[in-house]
Amino acid sequence: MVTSTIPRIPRASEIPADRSAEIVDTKSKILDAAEELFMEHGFEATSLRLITTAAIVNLAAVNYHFGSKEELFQAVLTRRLDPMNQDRMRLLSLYEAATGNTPLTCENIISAMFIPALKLARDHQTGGKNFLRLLGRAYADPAPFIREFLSSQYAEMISRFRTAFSHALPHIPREELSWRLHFVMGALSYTLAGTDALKMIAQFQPGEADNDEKVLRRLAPFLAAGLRSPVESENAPGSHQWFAEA
Amino acid sequence: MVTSTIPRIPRASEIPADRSAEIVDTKSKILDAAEELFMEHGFEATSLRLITTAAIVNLAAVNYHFGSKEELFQAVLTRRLDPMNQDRMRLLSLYEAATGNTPLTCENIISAMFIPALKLARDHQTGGKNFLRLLGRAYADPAPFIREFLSSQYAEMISRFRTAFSHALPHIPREELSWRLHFVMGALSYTLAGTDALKMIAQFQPGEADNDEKVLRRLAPFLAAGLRSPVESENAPGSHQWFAEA
DNA sequence: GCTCAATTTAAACGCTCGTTTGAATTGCTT
DNA sequence: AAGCAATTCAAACGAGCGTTTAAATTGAGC
Repeated sequence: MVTSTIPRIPRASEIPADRSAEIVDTKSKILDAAEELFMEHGFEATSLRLITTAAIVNLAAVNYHFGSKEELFQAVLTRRLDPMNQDRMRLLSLYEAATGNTPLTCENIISAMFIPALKLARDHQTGGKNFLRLLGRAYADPAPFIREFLSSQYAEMISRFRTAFSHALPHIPREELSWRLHFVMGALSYTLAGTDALKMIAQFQPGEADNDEKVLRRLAPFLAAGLRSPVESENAPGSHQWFAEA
Repeated sequence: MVTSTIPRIPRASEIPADRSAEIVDTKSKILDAAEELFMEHGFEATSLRLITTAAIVNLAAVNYHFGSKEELFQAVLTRRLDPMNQDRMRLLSLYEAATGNTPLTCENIISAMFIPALKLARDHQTGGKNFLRLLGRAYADPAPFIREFLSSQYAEMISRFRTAFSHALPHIPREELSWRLHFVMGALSYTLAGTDALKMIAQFQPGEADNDEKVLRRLAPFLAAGLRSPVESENAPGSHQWFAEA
């Protein structure tokens, strides 16, 4: 048995007061300010002077602690993205262990993708809310160093989830499934990016727009239906002629 | 009768040779170069010197012809976006006229959205292919002038299509439909943006990735299934507990 | 062939950028 | 208290930015 090696969870009264929230070191101050400003203005349009002024820190501190502006940006992403993807894989493994040999449902797998994102969306105190919007924008950034960084950060997680989906949807060809997974990631990141302009287009009330949980509760069934939809053969009789006039 | 005022369509042999492809004016040279470079590097990271050098044009020509860098960017977008959205609305009206009082199907409406985009994707000669990637990136750009511009450019088209969808899917509540339309726009723009990094994530073969038509043929049924999916009540018996553990 | 408006050109302006430097300061160890 | 490495600081660097200016060039109409 391994349960004896798991440490007992201490009661709240035993835990020493956390002073890390009061005495914040320079590195964290920079990361917090950078996260918010990168989200608001994008990578190129955010200057180090803007960041260091907001963080109340000397301009040279960024290059001292992070090396360069690009490395600072990667540090901002890694801080929350890496734990989130670890959470996703841990949750997926948990579900797999719970169902044994029975394959997971689409809903299970999507939950494993969405719940860790939802945790960040609910994380008002530590600024996780801002991060999701920043992440959504990073997806669409053309800068090669961002694309390569995200690609490496996601590789393992995507691979795990693709395998899970292929077990849940054995009738969907591998190539079709790759595309559908792509669409899922796209709708998710686009939704999380949440550009105000497009929210206006869709006529949302301002107060409701920032409730990420409600959005994900609508997005998940939408995507599950798309994932499960029957594969259309090229010109099967009865199937819709999608682009007949194009 | 007014038909007599419509000019007779001339035969090909009567049309003088088109020299516009050989003698390109400064404005078009700038627009073409800007379209490609904005797509490749984004708005902020693309300098006017880079654009005017590529266009083989004097640096001051941009401010002379367009006023500013921002106005140049808007001109790049308008040149193709406005005709595309006009096409979409014209196609939707065509379908509506053809079916009379019978409401359109989801597939009809999605076709009206996708076919004009597809036309651009197929438009290799005039660089329409590049434009779709640029458009996808503009969606996610945080710059206010871009967001406001897109919002105004799309307002009419989105309004028309929202009404069409509400007739095709009368059982879906108005608010839910707004979100689903948002997801459709998101998946479409994300797919068209086509960042190489995320294509790598999804393990696509390089040669196949740039065939936008095949992608749209997969995306359209995926989204149609999502649009038609039954609306989930909050905690209806039998419905999936999406975020039970979050 | 001259006129004049439209366009192109080369040069410069003022500014902000990311990064570097070397000295000042801090805070722990001996 | 001295020593020392880690950190902070003010200042400057060179480069690139969007924009403006005024002169040069072009080309159609009289």
